[in-house]
Amino acid sequence: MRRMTARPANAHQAKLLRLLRDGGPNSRAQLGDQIDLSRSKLAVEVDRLLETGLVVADGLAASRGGRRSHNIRLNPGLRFLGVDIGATSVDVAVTNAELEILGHLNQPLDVREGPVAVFEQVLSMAAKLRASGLAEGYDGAGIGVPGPVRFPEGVPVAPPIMPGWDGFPVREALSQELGCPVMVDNDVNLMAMGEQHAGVARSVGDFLCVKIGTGIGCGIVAGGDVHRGVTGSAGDIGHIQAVPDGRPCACGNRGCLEAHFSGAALARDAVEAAQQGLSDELASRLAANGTLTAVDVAAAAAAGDATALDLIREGGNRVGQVIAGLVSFFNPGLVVIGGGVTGLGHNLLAAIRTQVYRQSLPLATGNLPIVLGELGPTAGVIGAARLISDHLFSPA
Amino acid sequence: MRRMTARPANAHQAKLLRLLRDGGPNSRAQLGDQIDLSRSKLAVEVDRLLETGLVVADGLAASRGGRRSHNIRLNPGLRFLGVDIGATSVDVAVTNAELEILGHLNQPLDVREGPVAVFEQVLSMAAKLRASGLAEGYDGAGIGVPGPVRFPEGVPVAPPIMPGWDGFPVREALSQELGCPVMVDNDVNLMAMGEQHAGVARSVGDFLCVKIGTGIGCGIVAGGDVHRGVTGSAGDIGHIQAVPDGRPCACGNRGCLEAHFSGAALARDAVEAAQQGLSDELASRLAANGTLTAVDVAAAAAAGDATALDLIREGGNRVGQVIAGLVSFFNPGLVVIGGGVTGLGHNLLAAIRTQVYRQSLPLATGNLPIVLGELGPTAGVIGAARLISDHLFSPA
DNA sequence: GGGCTTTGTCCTGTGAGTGGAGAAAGTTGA
DNA sequence: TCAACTTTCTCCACTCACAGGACAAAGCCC
Repeated sequence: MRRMTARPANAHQAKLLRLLRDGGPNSRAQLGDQIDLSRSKLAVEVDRLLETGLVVADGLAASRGGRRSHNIRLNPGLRFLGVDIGATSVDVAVTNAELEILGHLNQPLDVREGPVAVFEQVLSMAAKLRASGLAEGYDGAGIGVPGPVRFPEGVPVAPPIMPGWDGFPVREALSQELGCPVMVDNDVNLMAMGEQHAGVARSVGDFLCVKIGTGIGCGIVAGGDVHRGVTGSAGDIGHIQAVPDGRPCACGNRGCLEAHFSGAALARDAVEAAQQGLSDELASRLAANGTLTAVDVAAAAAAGDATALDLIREGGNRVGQVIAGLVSFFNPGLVVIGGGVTGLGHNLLAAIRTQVYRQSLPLATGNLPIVLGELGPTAGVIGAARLISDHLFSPA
Repeated sequence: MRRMTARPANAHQAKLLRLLRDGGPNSRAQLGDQIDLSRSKLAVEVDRLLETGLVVADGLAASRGGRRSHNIRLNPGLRFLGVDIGATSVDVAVTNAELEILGHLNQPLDVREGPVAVFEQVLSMAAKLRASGLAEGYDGAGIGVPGPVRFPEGVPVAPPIMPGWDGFPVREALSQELGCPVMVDNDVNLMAMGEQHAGVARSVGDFLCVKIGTGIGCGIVAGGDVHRGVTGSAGDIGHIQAVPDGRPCACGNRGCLEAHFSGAALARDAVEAAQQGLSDELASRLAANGTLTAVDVAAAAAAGDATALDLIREGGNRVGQVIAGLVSFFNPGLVVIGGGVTGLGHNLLAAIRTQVYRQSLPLATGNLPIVLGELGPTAGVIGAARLISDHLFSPA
């Protein structure tokens, strides 16, 4: 199948494509209700989109009391590739143009092996999805990487946990390999876009999305748009000082949030606690697996282990304290907590909420929901698909 | 003189008005270079603006090697009122449509006396400026208040230091009294807009403007626009925790930034130091005036007083620590320090810089200027004039 | 089958906008 | 002093975007 080459010719067409993406199939009349155009002009633009093949008319909808309408929908053959590269694993998914996930793969990975090795793996996963009949090719791809990105060029810059990626032309290289347009962004920003598109942040214009995984980051959405900062490092809250003269951090400072709470820090603290004999539960798990992760702590807490609960609660307090400051500063309408440690669930959430509601101003917290992300591990890939579709569904 | 009633009829006219505001008088040809319109269409829109009286053609400019051009400029009779209400004083200024200050008054004031008393004073100051021949009337007014504002309605909400103002319809009331359109915003946001329009932040799209006066606030500009947050309290950083279990704060928590450093906190600490005999310089000033302010501390530091220097340095460290976190989070292209304590000057700035450059990520600080505001006490009133002109110079 | 509703198309009028021709008004150099 | 050139501004004809009404098509309900 020849892949999508057409792009919307003007802002109206772009808006129509986004309406069809976000609202699914629609009749011309329904589209007319959502766009500020006369029926005649709308019909002209829809016809032009039909000519390009970006949208198709398939069949008639049920009558709503009068003449039946034609169903207008995005070309069902369009395929987007969403890639979410984490520090220790990668998610690759295929979506249709409505950003529904048709197939999803997850594999372990060490991002420090560098871009060449990682993309070899990603491309083979993309090929596997294609081979399984889900796609004949890709019309666009969104890529999330765990570090700052110079967004217009799609190039990682000075990423702390993946030094070998500095300056690697991800966008250009993948665009060549995949033969389709590619956009690259920070993984946390993509998670925020995912929750905004299909998760808890639907219809919220200003919100924060805190991702707690191996590290900690924060997606910032202001006025409906992701705020990336002047060098693409906005939301990098892992190295905000949480504890004066606290634990030493890999960055060279002391007391960074990430040094006190993150997937990695939690695992480290759990091992320490087990070795010090503070928790039989954790100790037996350590003995069984040789190591501990956030999942073990969550399980121990669920089993009523007091030490595990304390670790979660203290971590939540640290994160909550930092988030409280960000809430005062940014005054968001919603705070979403996501990432690998969401398995810690409501114990973590409760600690965060306590800190934020106690420390931030009442005006900022009065009507502020603090919730867990809805999409879990699919937030990133949906956000990635959304990123490339936003790009392709805008005037050329 | 009849005041301005016309508004730009479309986006082109609005853009032309802003070009003339920001760039001063221009010929049609020069305007054509800055706007994406054909010469013929441009001429039509300029003619329409001339008909409305918003702009005038006065005389011919010098030749640039060919036919001399007509000077097109904003109506020189237009007058904006800029009002910056602080906790303890108020600034009122008159500007022309190019936002140049034609006259400026400053008077002491206690904002806690409530809106009625304050506006009586403001209106009499506006009348005084009018009586001195600077204005025959006002075409619009911008008002800054030291607290959160529900921006669309122009109403203060739950302002901590001016409880009597909660819900007072500032915009509506002043619009009635002055007989012209009025816009209301937080004073810190206006300071940011002032520095953006005519100060150090010209041509910077993402920056933070930290105002340290009686309290501490932060104007946030993202993508060229002020970020106000969902309840208008964005930038309220005075109650971010700077010192765990630190000094008690009026808000009920402990260790808030404002409790450790602000104009008020600095004066309090200086009095304490003087009374404890730590500084002869401060003690003698206390004896002379019965009280101390930031100005005294600045003077003592300039005279080489070690205690005063320590107070400034320690305060700078506190603010710097908080700003460091905000820089990591927001990744701005510039940080502006302003407000009453700018008299503390480079001692303060040095302490702030040290903290930010030490604690924030290199990628975020690599090319980050941290500078004092350029406009001093006029930033607020210029920002206020800019606020109302942005409103009036947009399509009706 | 008649009246009503909904959907979609066709057609015409209006106004936005472009681009070129050319007039107006100046400078420069022989 | 005049010709050649430059810059500014106006005028005009043509194109295209768009609205809005008339109307045809296709359904419903009674």
